[in-house]
Amino acid sequence: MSGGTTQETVWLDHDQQRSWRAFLVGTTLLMDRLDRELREAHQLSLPEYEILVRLSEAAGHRSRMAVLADSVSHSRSRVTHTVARLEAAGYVARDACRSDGRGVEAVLTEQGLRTLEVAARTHVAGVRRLLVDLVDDADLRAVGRVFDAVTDGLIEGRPGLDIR
Amino acid sequence: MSGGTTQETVWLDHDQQRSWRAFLVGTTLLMDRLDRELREAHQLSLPEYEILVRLSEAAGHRSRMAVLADSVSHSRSRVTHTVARLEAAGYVARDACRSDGRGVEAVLTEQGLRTLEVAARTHVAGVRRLLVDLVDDADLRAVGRVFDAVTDGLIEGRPGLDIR
DNA sequence: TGACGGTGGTTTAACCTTCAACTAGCAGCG
DNA sequence: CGCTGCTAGTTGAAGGTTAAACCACCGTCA
Repeated sequence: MSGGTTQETVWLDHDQQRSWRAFLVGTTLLMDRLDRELREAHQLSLPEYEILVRLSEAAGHRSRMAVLADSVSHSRSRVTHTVARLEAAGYVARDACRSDGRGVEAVLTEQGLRTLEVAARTHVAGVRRLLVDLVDDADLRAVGRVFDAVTDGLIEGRPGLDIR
Repeated sequence: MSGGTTQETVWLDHDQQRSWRAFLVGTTLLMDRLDRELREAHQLSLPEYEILVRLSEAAGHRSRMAVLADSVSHSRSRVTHTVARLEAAGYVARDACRSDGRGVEAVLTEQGLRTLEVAARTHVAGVRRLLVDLVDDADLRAVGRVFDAVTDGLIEGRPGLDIR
């Protein structure tokens, strides 16, 4: 790129290293726990829950598979599988897309909505208890800024998502 | 617990919600990418890499399985599998523990160390480019504080790890 | 010594995610 | 119209993770 010289590695300083590791470990424990709580209380995994949330926020409680995939940043394949499970559980139905013959819309069912409404309480309680209530509002906003920056850095250059 | 009244759900406010979602999406993208870069450059997954790092930092480049598991916050079972893969790749060897007949120590091999030294450059460069260099130092420290708090909240009460 | 509960670690199967290959419909162009 | 290339979505297999059962060894207590 910039002249053919190999880039010297700049290691992380002590603070950066500590923050990074704290993030790794904390995230692992947190996600693990939130997933487990959701499963035990509602037989719903965190990714499944996230899909239900996006659907509940979409107009008409329905959304194209690709939109769903982008909104949770999962691969299309993964969303196909996740939706298949939700469909088997009766929480979502598939619907052919009117405007595009290739398209498929996922629709939240009545039962899906009811389940989500209950599960959301479990989930939010967990997020509060395990994260939000433990930290400064300012620090939490910093987390938001940081990961918005990360997302921007990674989304950019990805075709079809530059604008967003 | 506190009198039998059902806890009212306190939803997240707008800012909290935004931060939480930014975290979810950003983390997904970031971990995904770091894992991919490590795999493409060194045929090493992020969890595998993490294990190698812990081993390289341990006295004598060796560590008990349980210690390894705790330090990365993965289940023992998961570490068994991960180490098995690393062993198959020739990066780690297993060794019976002298002081405890049940114990097993994982030892970093010469080849493992060499691979790690190269992979670390890839990894750190990624962490910098995709995270550290994009954000304020202060914000990064806030991330550290937040996830330290999360970890404390989750580790505590877990038998054998209260003190830590 | 022997019985007992607890810990360290492995195993197996089920489950979820990823990857690559694939079908089908859209759009542009001759 | 047919050809080409691209996008939407699915499929099935391979790889990684989780969960539960399991074995072996420790420590204690009789």
